[in-house]
Amino acid sequence: MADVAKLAGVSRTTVSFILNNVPDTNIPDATRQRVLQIARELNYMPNVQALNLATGKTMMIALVVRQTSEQMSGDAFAGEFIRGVTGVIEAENYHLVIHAAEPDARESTYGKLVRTHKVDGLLISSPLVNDQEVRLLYREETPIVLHGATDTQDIPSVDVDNRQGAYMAVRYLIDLGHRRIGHISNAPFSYASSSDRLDGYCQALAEAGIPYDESLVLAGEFTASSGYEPMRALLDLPNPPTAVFVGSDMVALGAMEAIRSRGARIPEDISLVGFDDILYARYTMPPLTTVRIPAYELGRSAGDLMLKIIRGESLPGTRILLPTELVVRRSTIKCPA
Amino acid sequence: MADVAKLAGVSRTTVSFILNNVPDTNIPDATRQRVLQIARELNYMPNVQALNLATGKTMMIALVVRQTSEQMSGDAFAGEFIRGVTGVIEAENYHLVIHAAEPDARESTYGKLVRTHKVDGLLISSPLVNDQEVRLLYREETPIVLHGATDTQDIPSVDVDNRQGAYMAVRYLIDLGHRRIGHISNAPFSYASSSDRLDGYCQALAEAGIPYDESLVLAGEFTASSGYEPMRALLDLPNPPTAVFVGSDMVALGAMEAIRSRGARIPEDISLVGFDDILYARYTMPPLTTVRIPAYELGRSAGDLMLKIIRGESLPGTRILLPTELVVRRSTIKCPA
DNA sequence: CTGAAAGCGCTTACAG
DNA sequence: CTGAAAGCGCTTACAG
Repeated sequence: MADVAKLAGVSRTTVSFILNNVPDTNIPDATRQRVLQIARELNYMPNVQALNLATGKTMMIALVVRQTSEQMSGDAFAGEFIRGVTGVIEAENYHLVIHAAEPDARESTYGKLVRTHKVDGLLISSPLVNDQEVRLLYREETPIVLHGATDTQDIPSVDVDNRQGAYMAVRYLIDLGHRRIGHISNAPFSYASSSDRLDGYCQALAEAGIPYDESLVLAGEFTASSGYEPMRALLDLPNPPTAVFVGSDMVALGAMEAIRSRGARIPEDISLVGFDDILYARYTMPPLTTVRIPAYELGRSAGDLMLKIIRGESLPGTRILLPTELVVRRSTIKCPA
Repeated sequence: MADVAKLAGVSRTTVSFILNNVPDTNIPDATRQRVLQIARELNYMPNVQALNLATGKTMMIALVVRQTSEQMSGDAFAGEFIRGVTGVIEAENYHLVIHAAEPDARESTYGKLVRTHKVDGLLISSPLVNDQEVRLLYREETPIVLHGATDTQDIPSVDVDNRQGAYMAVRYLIDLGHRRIGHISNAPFSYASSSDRLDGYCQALAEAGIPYDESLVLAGEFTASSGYEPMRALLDLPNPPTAVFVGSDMVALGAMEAIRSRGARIPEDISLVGFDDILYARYTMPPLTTVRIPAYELGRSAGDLMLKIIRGESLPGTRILLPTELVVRRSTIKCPA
């Protein structure tokens, strides 16, 4: 920058003003053009670090992900989500740094990222329900956006509307004439996503006047294999369901295996709806009817919200809930009975 | 830091020395302990930006990924790879920033990242074969690690051993007694990964004294649907193959559909081997025999190499080729004839 | 309209 | 053994 100033015969102040397009500064167009020209000739590139030191910003946003590949896997969710985030923030010259949180660290490691001035804000994916560190950071006015559940507090967050998605799925099954509808969750019910989906299930049943039967609802646990036993249990019931809503496509994979292992057919003997619309859902046999999560849009919303918070435009307590979409494929059919 | 110095009654220089554990500086233990103690009490956190400005480093490494979700999708590859990279570099206090390269940008955008002092090095995933920008940056001594193919130049890179993986797969088929073995590639043969896998296929055939039959090899193009037509074509041959090596699990998904559409059975009528071992490979019907890519280890290697380059420990032209692993499942069987 | 100067928070020869 | 001082490359009141 000093070089540019010297060659143009002006001060660094002036160069800075021109290059940054500082408003309220009537610099004659001649000067402006000359400086711009010289900067171009010299192929001047600002040293962002110096800029950051001076302004106190880092133009970096961290995405904190849980280490478990369990969660990241399966769907292309992580990739899509990241694309959504970067798409939004890079347009404003922010960058995304990925930070893998140690799942069993005694001390959360991402607080350091912001206290140490490495990043301006934290995008936290599926935070632990009781994360003290997050609350503390939030109270210290760190820009934070949570992806996923939160308890009562007013930390800004984005999530998919789990309840609505589940409701839609079960409602669809009911419209097909099913009355005996089972549910296998995506995760233990202590997870908010899991209990929200259960709520949606219950709501749809209630609306249709179908009594809730607790022997019909069982918990899955993320993986395909975790769907196997619950489905067998459902099939072994004296009065088995004619349809099952599974809270996760991965878990549904295991459920499908269980159904085949009993020699039952999908959808003739049992209709199945999943959740997530993972990439493979359209390639299962039969292709799986499921609830699509808008991963890319979720990423965009998260990035957007973060930018707003940093600019001070966001109201506390903002929670963005994105709708899901029912994707009907071949694993569901009218209730035979 | 000034606060710490003042409270401890020493200069900032001394504090800096102690906190950074600078060698060759005999500071009495008493002073050292006192400063450390005070820093702890004050909960002192260094401003990394200032540090970086002073040292000229950013402690950031960019992972440049192509925008196409095509590539990122399907497997959990991206996620695992990222975990591998962060695992290695975060241990050395580096961080990973994800940068989505515009696929159709007239000007590559990642050069700016390093010229502008946002990152210290570039990890470029599946670079374009003829990327001038990469060469230029390399010549400017930018630390670069390529993931994937390179042409002749000596830019450091990591990749999976595609040729060896394909060789292994086809060799396995041959050992099962198959002589008429088809091949559907993962991508057009202009892609290095694709032509390398073809090489492996040819090598295995040659070793077994099986003549190369070009009517038996066809190109896929990343997606499942791109595997459908080629497989139909193979099945329609007057003398169809008894086994097919598909260069991608995704493409194999489409091939499986084609086989079913013809009423043929896997593996009884036709054995199938895929490549990648995507998450879903174990859930296809039947579960797919395939070649596993060590995504996590690939990430670690890439991170490792980057660190070495930055430290000046790496020799130019380093290329790390990681071996694959054959995962035998149920889509392959002894040649019936 | 434009420049001199202080400041951002650190590191690191250099001198004592 | 330790400190004063210059420097990293920018921004931004402030003054003229």
